[in-house]
Amino acid sequence: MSTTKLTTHHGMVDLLPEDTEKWNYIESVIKDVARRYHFQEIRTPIMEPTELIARGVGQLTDIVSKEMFAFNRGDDQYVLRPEGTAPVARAFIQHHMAQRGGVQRLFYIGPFFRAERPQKGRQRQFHQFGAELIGAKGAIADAEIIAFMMEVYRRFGIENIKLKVNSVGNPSSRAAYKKALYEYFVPLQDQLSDISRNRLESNPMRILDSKEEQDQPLKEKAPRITDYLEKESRDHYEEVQQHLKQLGIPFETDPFLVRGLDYYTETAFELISPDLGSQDALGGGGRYDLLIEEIGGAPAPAVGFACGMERLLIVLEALNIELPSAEPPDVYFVTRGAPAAKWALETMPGLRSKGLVCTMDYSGRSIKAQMKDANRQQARYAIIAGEQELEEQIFTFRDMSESTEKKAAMADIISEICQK
RNA sequence: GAGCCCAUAGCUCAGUUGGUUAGAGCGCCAGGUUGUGGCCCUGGAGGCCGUGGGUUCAAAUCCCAUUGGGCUCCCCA
Repeated sequence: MSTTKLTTHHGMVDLLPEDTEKWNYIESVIKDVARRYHFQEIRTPIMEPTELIARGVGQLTDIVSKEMFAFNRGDDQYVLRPEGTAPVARAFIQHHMAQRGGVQRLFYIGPFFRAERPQKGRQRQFHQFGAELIGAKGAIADAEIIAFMMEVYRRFGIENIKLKVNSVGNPSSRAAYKKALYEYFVPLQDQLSDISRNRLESNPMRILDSKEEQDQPLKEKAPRITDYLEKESRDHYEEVQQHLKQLGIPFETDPFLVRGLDYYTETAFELISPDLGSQDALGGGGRYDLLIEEIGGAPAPAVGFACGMERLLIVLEALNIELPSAEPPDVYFVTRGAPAAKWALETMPGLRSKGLVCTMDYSGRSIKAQMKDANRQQARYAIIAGEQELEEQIFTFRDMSESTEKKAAMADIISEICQK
């Protein structure tokens, strides 16, 4: 092939004007929820040191072992960030944010990258919003984070969603649980799926995540992590549930909900929607009391969530929830002849400074074509100017939806538009 | 990494058992109104039928490969 078509890479999409209108809208709603919860935005670089992600997310995770966009430049190793929590934790440490006192309430919104095979609700460049509450240990913080996440979906009128919560305890109770799980599954390993059997040695908790048909009956009688929690963890978990009930947030407990990463502790939660395909998670999160220490900071308890924006849009689409489209122009200048076009060009800034949206034809087409364009763009008014109008400074002012028009001076036209 | 499905105009899709010059609707451009939109009428532009090879007198149609897309598993948001 002699020529190559230049298109986006696999799993990367362009957002065209009709898309960005929607994105801007959902971003504005998310930011408004963040504002009311008094979380402030943090923007970290899109590239991070590879080691941060490897240590923060975990060497053994799929994300680090096979899904990173990573490259070297000189002696530096870069990776396109695959998730948001480790970068925020890094910034928290780097800028000594613990010294600011109190609890840091941070939210983010932006692109992330994972080299997965694209499918519905999963792109290689995808977008998440999320929040982190760093420095708070109590169950109130967990509840606040979950409430924040749920509020976003409530604001969009999305009701058909399920919040699942669990507790994964602390490392020592989790170790005891892993051992129990291992001992439970070993005699059954011949009945397990291949994938689950492989996990038996490396990470038996992941077997609980399995969607394989044949694993389901075996999972049912498996030991539950909640029976292995230490008293402190149990109390914390209990308290989180109490808070959620008090807040009127429906949820169900799922003893098999696990998060594979080692730094996760205590509360884990996931928000799922039946309106998504096989990628049914809208968002998820949990407590990660050990992460900050793991990547070199002074120990600090933290809890956070992350949600997929593409998945939010899929659900909005499935529910036929109307999102605003582009704002139509208030005024479309229809001109005839070069002097009139020049006049329109020079007149528009004055209207724009009054907050009006205005546009014109830029290619000297026929009046008819310009009217058609004004109609297509759903302009509220057309102002028609030719030689005669310029000379008299009296213009044809047409109300496009009423199909009425009159002659008037610009000052009168402007005041009439601004009145309505 | 594994599996299944799909590929014809800008978009959505027809295209019979292989058979002349590949079609429709929408959209786009223009004319019908030499200065007026939506409805209507007329005309036009726009396709190497994803790409490469094969079978055949003849391929959008059959076969193989390849690329791209969709979906599922895995994993995750």
